[in-house]
Amino acid sequence: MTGVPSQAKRRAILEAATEAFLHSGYSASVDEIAAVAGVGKQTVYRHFRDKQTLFLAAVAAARTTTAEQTLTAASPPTTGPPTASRPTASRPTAGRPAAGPPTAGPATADRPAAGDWVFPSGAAAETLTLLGEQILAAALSPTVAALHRLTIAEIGNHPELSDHWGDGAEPFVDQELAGYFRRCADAGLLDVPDPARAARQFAYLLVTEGRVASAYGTKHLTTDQRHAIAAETADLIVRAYRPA
Amino acid sequence: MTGVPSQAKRRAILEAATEAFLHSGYSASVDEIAAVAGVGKQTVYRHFRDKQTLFLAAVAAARTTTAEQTLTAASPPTTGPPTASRPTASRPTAGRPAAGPPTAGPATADRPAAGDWVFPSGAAAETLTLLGEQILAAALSPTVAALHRLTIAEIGNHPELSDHWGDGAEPFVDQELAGYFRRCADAGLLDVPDPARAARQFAYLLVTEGRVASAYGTKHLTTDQRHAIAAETADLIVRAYRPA
Amino acid sequence: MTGVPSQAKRRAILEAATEAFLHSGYSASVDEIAAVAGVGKQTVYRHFRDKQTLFLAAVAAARTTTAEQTLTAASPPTTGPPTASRPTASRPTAGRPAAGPPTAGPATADRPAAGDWVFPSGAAAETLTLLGEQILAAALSPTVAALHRLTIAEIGNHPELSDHWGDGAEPFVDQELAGYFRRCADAGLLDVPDPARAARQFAYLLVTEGRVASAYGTKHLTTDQRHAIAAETADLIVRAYRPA
Amino acid sequence: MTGVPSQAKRRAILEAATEAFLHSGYSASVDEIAAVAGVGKQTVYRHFRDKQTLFLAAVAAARTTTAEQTLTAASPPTTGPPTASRPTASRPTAGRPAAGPPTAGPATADRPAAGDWVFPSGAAAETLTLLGEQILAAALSPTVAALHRLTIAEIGNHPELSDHWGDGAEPFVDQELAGYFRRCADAGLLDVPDPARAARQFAYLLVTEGRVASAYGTKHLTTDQRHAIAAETADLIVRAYRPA
DNA sequence: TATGAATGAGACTTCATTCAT
DNA sequence: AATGAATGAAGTCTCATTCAT
Repeated sequence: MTGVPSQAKRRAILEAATEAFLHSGYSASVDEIAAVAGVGKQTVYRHFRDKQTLFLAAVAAARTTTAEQTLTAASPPTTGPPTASRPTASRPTAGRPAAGPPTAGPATADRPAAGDWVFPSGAAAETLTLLGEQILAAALSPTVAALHRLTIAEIGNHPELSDHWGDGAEPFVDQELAGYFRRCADAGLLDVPDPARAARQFAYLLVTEGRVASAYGTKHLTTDQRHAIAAETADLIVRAYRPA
Repeated sequence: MTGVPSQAKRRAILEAATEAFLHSGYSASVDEIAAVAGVGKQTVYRHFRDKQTLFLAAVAAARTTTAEQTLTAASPPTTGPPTASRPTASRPTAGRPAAGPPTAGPATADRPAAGDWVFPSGAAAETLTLLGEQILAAALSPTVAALHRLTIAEIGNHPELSDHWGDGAEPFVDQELAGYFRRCADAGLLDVPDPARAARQFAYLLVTEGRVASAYGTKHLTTDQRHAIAAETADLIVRAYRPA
Repeated sequence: MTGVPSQAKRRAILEAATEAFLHSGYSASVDEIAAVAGVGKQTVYRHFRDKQTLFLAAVAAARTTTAEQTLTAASPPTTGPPTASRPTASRPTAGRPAAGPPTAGPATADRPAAGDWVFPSGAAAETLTLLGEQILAAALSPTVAALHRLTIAEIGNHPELSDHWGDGAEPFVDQELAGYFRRCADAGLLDVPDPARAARQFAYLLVTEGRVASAYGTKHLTTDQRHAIAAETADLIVRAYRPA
Repeated sequence: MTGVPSQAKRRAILEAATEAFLHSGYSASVDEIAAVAGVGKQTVYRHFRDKQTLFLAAVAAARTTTAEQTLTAASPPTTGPPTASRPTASRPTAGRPAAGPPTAGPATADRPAAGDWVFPSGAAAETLTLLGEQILAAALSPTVAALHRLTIAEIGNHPELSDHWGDGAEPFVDQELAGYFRRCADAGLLDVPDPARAARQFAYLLVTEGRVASAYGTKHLTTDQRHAIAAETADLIVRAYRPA
């Protein structure tokens, strides 16, 4: 294992760095990272010019990783019209089976409607609540939350961090949520002139509420707490975009 | 300077520490703080047991300071129909076209309605937009934004930071915004079952949008950008709570 | 490149090492040298036992190279009356009025006599001035000057450096200068009991003046400055060895 | 010994640094310097911003020190007959065997004439030889030689070194030598149009010969060797400036 | 009480050299 | 034979904290 750019070691270093930076911030020591990765300090510096380079690479890697996990975790429960129930950890990851659109038909939600409205917005609220719970779980997971805190902490010192960075809520938004709103609009369930905006609003408010409640991912939130937040936020959005 | 820990020096230390921590994070050096405060290092340690204690005190002081500034800056430029609230030092930020209060009568807004609804929600949207612009300006001010970033950065290492901490958006919410929503509800302009919740939702979404757009206060936002965010958020809230 | 230490690589390493050491001193890194030479580090160590060995070899190589360049550059632009010596590539430095050889006859110098003496010492002074200018240009060239500084810098740590080392002024002296003085003596122009000594004195004083004036080759000297130094030194020597 | 800028420690650091730099060059370690000075590393950095600052300060200090020693050591052993010059603090360094002044009258030199000329230049040659021996001893002393080597070694990296720097030979020249030549001229012993130039030429050539012979102060020179160099150089100068 | 000099640990980074491929 | 990854030591500099004045 000499003489050839060991990709394995590079990965080990990156993993160790990610863990260290997420745990201790930028002040994590290169010594510690090297030790955890099981390599010499110089090896770290051969792969990454300096600490800052290593830091940015680690953040980028963490983003990729968490984005992947997140997307699969938060994939819409794919509710069909009749059965709107969360088939749980259905990580389809590939060939995402077009998330179930909110059909116009009478939504016999298998859960009591969160709001007090009549059909059919209630079905949308319910689906959004389910989606929201998943998004919350992902966004408040230790890793994602730590990445978010780290980014904010260092955005002043490393402006590159703001490139390709929204708020840690984007991954959820771009892919699935906007599509869901569009389908709701197409189905006449909601009156959503700009699905992307609606998706962003839902995600931002949802995640912000979750972050504040959990001290930015530092304190655990019970399932009930997450459900309440998701339901409340879904309620707001559905109210706002309910057809006149 | 003769035997009793001078309060003036304490204040000087606290000010220097606040500035240093806000600027450089927890890694700001005690040396620098003592130098800026114009005292010896030992004096710092006589007033504050160690760096962590100094840090927490500085953050607490910064919160008090910014909360004060914030409240006066973001006080609603106006009042509700029946009761005028806190006519304090509401720095109108120069010629700002005295925001319309949620009047019950036909709101001849001196500005084109942001939305496309009929009366009188439009007036509320407009007022909320104005309020939102002020809130945004305050929340994205260098000091407030830095305090927010610092808190998030260190919340993992100093859990005490989460005590008495919402999201940096609370001050706006608690005092003024909730009252405004209540008055709107009382006046029949909006249908707001829980004014505090509405206030929180408005503030959270507003500030989050502003933070994301400005890289957490790191990049400047133009007045137009801030206006667009405020208007969009106000639109959402007013839509959501518009009377059925 | 298949089993025998390639001579081409050795030369490349030596060249890279010379450049690096001349530029950065002994602290130049082996890494950098290997990189510039386009070889692996191990290859360097296969050709040279360790850094010190490489260093000494590089210095030796640089001496050979610069001595060659120097001799051709500083070859006397002229010859003595009886025997013409090596009229080689005597770069006349542009329009320089072909230096007068020490002719025995009444020297109708094509230049006004630098000093105020009568014939024929004036001719010798002029020729020495021309020679001196060339010697100066060579001795203060970036490479030669750097080699000189490097040698002095490391002579304490690597005593081998003083073997075969005079002062970087020897090459001029040994070959050409002494011969010139001898010819002058033979021609009766000067009274030089020990031509080698005279050559050494001229060269040492000339080069020392040039080095001091140029901060040891670190600052550029104009042609005029070099001319003044050469003229002054030639004047001294010719005065000292003028026939009684 | 706290709380007050200890000048004693500063001096100790400077001394240690001077010794270390003179001995090992710029690569001497700050650790070692601090250890030798008997202080902590941080104390070094409190007194001197960084290594370069310390280095330059050490060189400056060494120059001052050696210049002082040098001037007293090389002070002209005596004065001229008519005009006693520099009655100043010419610490005669103990019973120096009153060197022959350039007497105008028939110079009954208390030493056999070094050359083979007639009077009175011979007296000047002898005195210059004596002076030259002292200059040589000073210039080749371990400390002065090391300082010279160090300066040349680092002049490329620290251009400030060339400020206030001639060649390490100036101190001798400026003060005493030029005066001596002037007195010789006044007395009609020598024909020296520019005493300062003569002094410089004598000193430069003398010291350069000494440096080359001693491998830049690295190898010891016997008294005889130094005498020979001084005599030879004095001979050249006196020849050059002998009255026509 | 207040000062700032002093400390010792530890931060990042680089080096000459060796080893496994 | 040649590569460059790896090592361990060392270098410069900074920090939070204490001590002597």
